[in-house]
Amino acid sequence: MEQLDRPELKDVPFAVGGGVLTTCNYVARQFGCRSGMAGFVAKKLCPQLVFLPLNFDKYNAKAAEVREVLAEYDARFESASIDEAYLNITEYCASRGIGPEEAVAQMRAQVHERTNITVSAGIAANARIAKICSNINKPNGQFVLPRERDAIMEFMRDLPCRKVNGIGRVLERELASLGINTCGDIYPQRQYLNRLFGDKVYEFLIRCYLGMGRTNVQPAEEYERKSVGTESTFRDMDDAAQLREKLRRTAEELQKDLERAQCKGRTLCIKVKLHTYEVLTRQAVLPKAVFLADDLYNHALPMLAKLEQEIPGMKLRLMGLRCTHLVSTKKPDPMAFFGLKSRRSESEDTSTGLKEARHAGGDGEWEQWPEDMMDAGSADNTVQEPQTGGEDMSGDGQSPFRRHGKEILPNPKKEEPVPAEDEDWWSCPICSRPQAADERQFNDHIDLCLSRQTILDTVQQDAAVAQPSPSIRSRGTTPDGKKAKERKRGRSTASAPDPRQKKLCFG
DNA sequence: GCGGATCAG
DNA sequence: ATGGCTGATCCGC
Repeated sequence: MEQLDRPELKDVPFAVGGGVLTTCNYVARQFGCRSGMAGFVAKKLCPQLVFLPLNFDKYNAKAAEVREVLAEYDARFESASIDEAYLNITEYCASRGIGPEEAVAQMRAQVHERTNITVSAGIAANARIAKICSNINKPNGQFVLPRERDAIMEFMRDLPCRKVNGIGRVLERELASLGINTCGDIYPQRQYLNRLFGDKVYEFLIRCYLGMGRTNVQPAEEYERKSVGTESTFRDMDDAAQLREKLRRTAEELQKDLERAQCKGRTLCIKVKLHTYEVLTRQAVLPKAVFLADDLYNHALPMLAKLEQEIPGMKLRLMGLRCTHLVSTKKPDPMAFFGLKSRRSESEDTSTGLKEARHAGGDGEWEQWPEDMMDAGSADNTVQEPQTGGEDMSGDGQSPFRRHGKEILPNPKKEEPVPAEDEDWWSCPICSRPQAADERQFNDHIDLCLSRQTILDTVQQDAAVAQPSPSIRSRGTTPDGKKAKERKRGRSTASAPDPRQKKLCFG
């Protein structure tokens, strides 16, 4: 949010940055503003805060200006969002005989000069680390991570996991419970990771440890859209007729969105959020691809009705509809026919060879596993895998370790320190409980308090006092009465709240 | 596939 | 005075 310091641009929440890359390519990334704080929290912390109205037309116009400049450095740059982009500036640098640092400095100066927007940038060997680097010297700065492997691994070693795109609040905590706080901590603990998190996450984490990431950059338009949906929140609603009216409105919205996206959907998904904040989805495969509100409504209604049946007295605070398995209704591009521009356009069929084309380009060395990592412990322990102690955990997928298994994992995370009497303390804006007067700890605590589970617990506690919700109870257990917990991320449902969160916020 | 859940922006 | 909305992906079943 670099611009917020600039009075003349106060209402333009826009910032960009560039990033780059190494080996023989350079990936650049532009990034943006994010306070990461909910408005109502900010207001509590800072009562004199003034909220300005949003103006997305303005932001989009400004973004277009910035992108014009970016295009001069990489015509095929990739917009990641309104205020974020990746550029491969390899060629730009090569053709001018300059280094990425200079090119990006130039680019940022140009953006500033021509749009009056300051931007920050990260310059690195691949998109993943370029993004991380773009956050280092903001606002209005850039950071270069040398492309040498040693430099990259050294950088990753001390990098907090949370800084990596894809490691969010939940995975961060789960890793922390294994003593993994930085990317460097991943490798020595790798023996647990596969069975706890599965193959995909395991490989992802190892790649994080190694500082590997994609080096391919391409216009966002070339990515195939996979779903179109709309949802809205409203005051608690349980009236059947009103719910149908809401469904109708939602269907009408979705029709508009589908028209804008020029596609129809072969699968329709309804999403509801109960007054308890519990989210449910149901989907149906349609006999044919549809986009008309009437069709959407008619196919969604039975799903809504079934939900009402499943959950007596269902009270909603959100409803949404989403189409997947999209079928494009775009007119074939005549230019494409002549092979001129190869615009993305398909008449009826969805599958094209784009995926392959996408991965054809850019295979810098930081996309490939170094040889000495090729045997870094997968499901089976290999010769190379040092047994750093502990019991042998080899076994089938039914091991209690298979999925997180919170109940058997020690949690070395320190307790929230109770502030000493003579110490200053801050009051949490959400739970109002006293917190240590330490910025980092305070922020951590707020994160925790804002977690969905905590909200859920609180609302349900309140709801339970007022009127027990039979709906939740009935789904808290499986038909045979066994626990229905231990779902994917060890995330608990209504029946199994996270004790840590409860304790910290509302205990 | 389905439904739940996490993650990013 | 909103943690809402959109889209992608992953996992277990």
